[in-house]
Amino acid sequence: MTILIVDDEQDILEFLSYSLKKEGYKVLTSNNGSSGLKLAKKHLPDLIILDVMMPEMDGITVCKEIRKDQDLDKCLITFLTARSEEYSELAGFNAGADDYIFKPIKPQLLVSRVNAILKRNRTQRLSNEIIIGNICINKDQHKLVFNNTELHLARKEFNLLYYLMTIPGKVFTREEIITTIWKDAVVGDRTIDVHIRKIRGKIGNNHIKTIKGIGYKFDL
Amino acid sequence: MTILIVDDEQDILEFLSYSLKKEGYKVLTSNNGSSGLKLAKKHLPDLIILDVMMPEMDGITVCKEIRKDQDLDKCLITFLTARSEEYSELAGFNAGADDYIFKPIKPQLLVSRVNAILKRNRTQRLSNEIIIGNICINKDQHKLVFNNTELHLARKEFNLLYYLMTIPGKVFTREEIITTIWKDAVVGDRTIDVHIRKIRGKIGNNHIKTIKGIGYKFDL
DNA sequence: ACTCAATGTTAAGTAATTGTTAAATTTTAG
DNA sequence: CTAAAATTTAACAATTACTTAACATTGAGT
Repeated sequence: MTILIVDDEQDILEFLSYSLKKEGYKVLTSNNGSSGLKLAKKHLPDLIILDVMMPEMDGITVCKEIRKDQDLDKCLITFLTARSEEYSELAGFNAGADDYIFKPIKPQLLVSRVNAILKRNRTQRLSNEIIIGNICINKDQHKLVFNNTELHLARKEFNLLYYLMTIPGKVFTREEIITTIWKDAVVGDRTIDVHIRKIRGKIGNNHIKTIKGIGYKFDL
Repeated sequence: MTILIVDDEQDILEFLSYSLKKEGYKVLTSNNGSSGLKLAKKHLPDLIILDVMMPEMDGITVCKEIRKDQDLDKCLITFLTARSEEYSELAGFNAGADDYIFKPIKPQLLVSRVNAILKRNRTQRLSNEIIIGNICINKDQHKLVFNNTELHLARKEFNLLYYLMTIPGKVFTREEIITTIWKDAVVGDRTIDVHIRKIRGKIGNNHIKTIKGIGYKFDL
């Protein structure tokens, strides 16, 4: 598993690089957007950690460029951003990021987050089952087990919950949800909410969190 | 007895090949999924040992393709997987695997495992039947025993029930059912339902579940 | 604390899918 | 070739899923 880190601060590059190498990942680094992009196209890393704020070519732009590249289709992107940067959070999601890591970075959190996102991606291609805590969702069997009880979810509810669970902790924008679950269909504003409501009615209100102005995420 | 081994690592191919040839098996090898699939269709091996993680076409995909092939109906499939990949174990069984072997591979264990699965199958193959709860369905004898009573099913009904019972719990889409049971024939929308109705009329309504918008599954 | 936009909630309407039955058609066995 | 069985079709009923619309509530920014 190869990880590319793009950040203009040398300290952060070294720190992240050290932490991830210790975990056994192969790590590439770059201190600016354009050279990071070149490295990505050359080495096709499994995951790219991108700083949002960089001089010249910022992370958002790099991300959009990567998303245009066929070869980098399966490459995951995680943004590195200060918690205060509200704007960049929004922009980042629209650019096609898979996850976010907030600065300041706690080493343990970073590693577990990176492990999680790479593992999820790896296993998801092989399996159709996601188990998180007391929730197990299986696509082939169209089965949801919550607290050892089998619950029934209608098709849209099922697809929606499954989608949110593919990357726990990641905020999925309403736009992402619509294009994934509803494809090209045009539906009203409240449709997503109603489905979220139905799911919450079944698995409780603790797991699906609303991020106002952006979307929803699955947690815990 | 012929065994086909599909793995992208040359070392493993040689090692497995050596161990199994010594036991008197005829061994074929392939270092990638698609050529493995071709070999399988050509030589109809008794057992296929498939690595799960392979570039391009992974083991799960190969397995699913094999399971679609009528001629390879009786061919056994064993997955090769790292112990850490918890999910792939399940995924493999859903794809139609008969057994799995964990890496790193111990030579003695491998040989005894292969012997066992081939032996088990030899006896089981004599009566090609699936027994689940109080339902026993036998393809060779075209016989269905429900609650110790022999029931008659017409051919389409029989094939349909047998198909659903091959993987209990899995939802078979209407499309899957059509392409498997009706091959290329074009039949109306309600045809499947009518057959399901007939089967339910005979074994009760509890075993075949409808997943609206997706298909049917056999349970319990 | 106020405001406005975003989201929550509910019930009811609409659409989509499946169930059921009987009759029409095709296949099979004798 | 014919009768019985099997299969398919078609019409309609029943059920379930989905969406909408109206209104309530929330929460971030001032």
